[in-house]
Amino acid sequence: MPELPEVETLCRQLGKAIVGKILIKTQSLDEKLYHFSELEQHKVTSVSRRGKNLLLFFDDGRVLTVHLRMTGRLLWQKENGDPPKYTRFIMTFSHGRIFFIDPRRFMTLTWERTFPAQCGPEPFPHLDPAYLSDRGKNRKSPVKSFLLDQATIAGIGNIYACEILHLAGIAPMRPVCSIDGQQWQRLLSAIDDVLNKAVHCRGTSISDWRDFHGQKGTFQNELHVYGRDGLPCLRCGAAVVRGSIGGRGTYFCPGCQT
DNA sequence: TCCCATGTTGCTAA
DNA sequence: GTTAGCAACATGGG
Repeated sequence: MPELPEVETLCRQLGKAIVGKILIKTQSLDEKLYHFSELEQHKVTSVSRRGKNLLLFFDDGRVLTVHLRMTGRLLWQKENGDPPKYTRFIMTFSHGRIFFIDPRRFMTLTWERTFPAQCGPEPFPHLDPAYLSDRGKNRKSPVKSFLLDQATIAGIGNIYACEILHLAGIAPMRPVCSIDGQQWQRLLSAIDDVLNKAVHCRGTSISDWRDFHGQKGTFQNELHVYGRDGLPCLRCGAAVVRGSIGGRGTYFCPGCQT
C-alpha cells in the first residue's frame, strides 16, 4: 500500500501530533508481534522518513522503524473509543492514541539504536541528476525493476513506477542500459514531478489508503496508466496494457511508451 | 473457486 | 556476479 508519498504524508502529520510528547503506554493486540513496553515513558524527539520507512526517534537515542508493507495504516484518535478492526498495536499519549492497523499483518516494527538503511538515495524532493544514469549504465534488467529496487532509489513502489515511466514515455521492459541521455533526463524529471505531485495530493487512495486523520488522498484522480488496462491512454488514446514484470502487475501504454 | 493486491526476503535456477 | 522467477508471509476483495 504505502509508497514514498504515503509515508511522507504520515511523517508530516505524525510529526505535528507527537514530537515533544511522551509515550505513556503501548498495547499489543497481536501476540505474534510488537512487545515494546521499553518505549513507554520516553519522549518522541523527532519523526522522519527513509524510503518507505517511518522513523520515530526517542529521547534515549533509540529509533522505532515502522514499515507498513502492503496494508499497514496509522490512525490518530483523540477521543476514547474502540480500536478499529485489524488494529495490531496502540500507542497512547496524553492527548491521543495512534492505532497501527494492518489486515495482512505484514507491517514490521523494529526498535534499535540505529535505523536499518540499506536504502539508496532519496528521490524526494530531488535526486542527483548524474546518479541514476551512472548506476544503470551496465544493467540489463527492465527499467521498471531498476526503479523498484530500494537499494537504487528509496521509496518508489509499483503504482508510482508505472506512472513515472508513462510520464517519461519509456516502456517499462526496456533494459536500463538502453536508456539514452535525453530519456534519462525525462525519467529524472518524471520522478520529480510524480512524487512531488503525489505528496501534494497526500497519496493514492485506490483501495484502503487513508492518512493519519483517516482522510483519503487524491492522487487516484491523477493516475494515467495504473489500473487502467483496456482504457484509452490519456496522452495518445491507445489502449493501456497490463503485463507482468518481476511478478508485479505493470501498466503501460504501447502507443507512447517506447 | 480463482485471481489479484501500493512490499520485502530468501531460495533456486539459468 | 547477475538476473529472473517464484514461494512465503496472512488476509480481504472482486
